[in-house]
Amino acid sequence: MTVKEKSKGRGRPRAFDRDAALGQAQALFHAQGYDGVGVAALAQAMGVNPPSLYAAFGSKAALFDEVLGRYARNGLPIDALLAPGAPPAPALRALLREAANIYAADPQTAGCMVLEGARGADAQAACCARNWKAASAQRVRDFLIPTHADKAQVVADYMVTVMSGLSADARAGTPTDRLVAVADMAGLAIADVLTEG
Amino acid sequence: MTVKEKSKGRGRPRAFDRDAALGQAQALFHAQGYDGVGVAALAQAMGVNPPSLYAAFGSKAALFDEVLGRYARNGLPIDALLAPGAPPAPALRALLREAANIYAADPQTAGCMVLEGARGADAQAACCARNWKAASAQRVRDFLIPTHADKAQVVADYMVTVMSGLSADARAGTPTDRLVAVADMAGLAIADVLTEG
DNA sequence: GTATTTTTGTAATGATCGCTATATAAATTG
DNA sequence: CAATTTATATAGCGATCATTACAAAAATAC
Repeated sequence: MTVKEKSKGRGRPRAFDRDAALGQAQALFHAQGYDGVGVAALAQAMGVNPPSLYAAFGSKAALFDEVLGRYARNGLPIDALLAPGAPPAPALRALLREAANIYAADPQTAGCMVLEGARGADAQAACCARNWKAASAQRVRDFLIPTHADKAQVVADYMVTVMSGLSADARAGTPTDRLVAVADMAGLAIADVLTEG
Repeated sequence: MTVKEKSKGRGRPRAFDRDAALGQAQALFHAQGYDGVGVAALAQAMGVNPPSLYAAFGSKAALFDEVLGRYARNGLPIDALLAPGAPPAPALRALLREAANIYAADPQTAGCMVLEGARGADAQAACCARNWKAASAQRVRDFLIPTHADKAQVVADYMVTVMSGLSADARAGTPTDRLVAVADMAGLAIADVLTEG
């Protein structure tokens, strides 16, 4: 049940690996942000000329949206950490720690591409990224509804806020250990809210 | 003891109010971000032609730096809230609440201009903003050194992280009450760290 | 083979970017 | 009065922005 095999069409076959090109675009977008990278640089990194880029992906914004989907799939293992039935407070603390570690792991790809993209100057790109951001918040809410329905909203908001701040710090060069210390401190508030009441 | 009166120089006098022009630039930078506003739009909002802008402020980045200084002076009352001798945990909680309120007060100027500027694509502008960001973190550390020297670093990091996240949320349109709820929740961790140990 | 379809590389579109050369206007200085 | 100094407005600089005509190339279809 994989995705449908692309039956080789009629015209001239594409000369580049579409997914590999997406990977190159992801690396560049993550390193420099949507506003910081131009189509010329993207095309060069993807080993492609601009017309092929537009034929395959539609526009810079559409390419970014597709890259965001790829990133959301292979990025933070939110669903694994927030499995239904897992103890809420430790699971959320683990998610914050994991975020702190991943955001600062590679200086070339510091921070979260979704959360950074949500603050860019381009309206289209920011809108796409904010949709993914909202989807992540929704996953946290859904995870909390069964056990702490009344606190699900504020805790989900808090998680996204802290992760957004961690992402900014990571991009500014804050080292991993300080990010993890902040994540651990942030976890205290989660335990407070989810254990009392 | 005000700043030295600018003795009227020799040449043709400036035809616009320099501080009022800075105010217009501040409004535009805050509304659209450094990357989102061009020199042409700035000059028009300031009621000035580009050459006068450059003669008075040097460059777009230098203008932004000067605007950031103006903003840091008239923005969050950090020094008032973090007066020496104030009870640390309530003071920091009040600062987070104040930030949440101010960041979402006016949709035209949502978020913190310093924290948002620190994530822009332009290296020069981001560097300026990060200096102001670091200065704010330093003020929190200095405030905590007398009473909680061992926790000053992590708490200051945490404050900046949460405020950066609140700023991002405010720019995304999160309403004031939800931001304040997150700020209050974030305050719990501060109390935990500063009262125990 | 010829027709059709799709991708390719070259080159360029108009728009906007930050910035400035130039000349004129308005002030002080002697 | 000239001479000097500074600010002004017009107009345009080269560079880059996202995007696209255009025609040659490479595949299938008949």
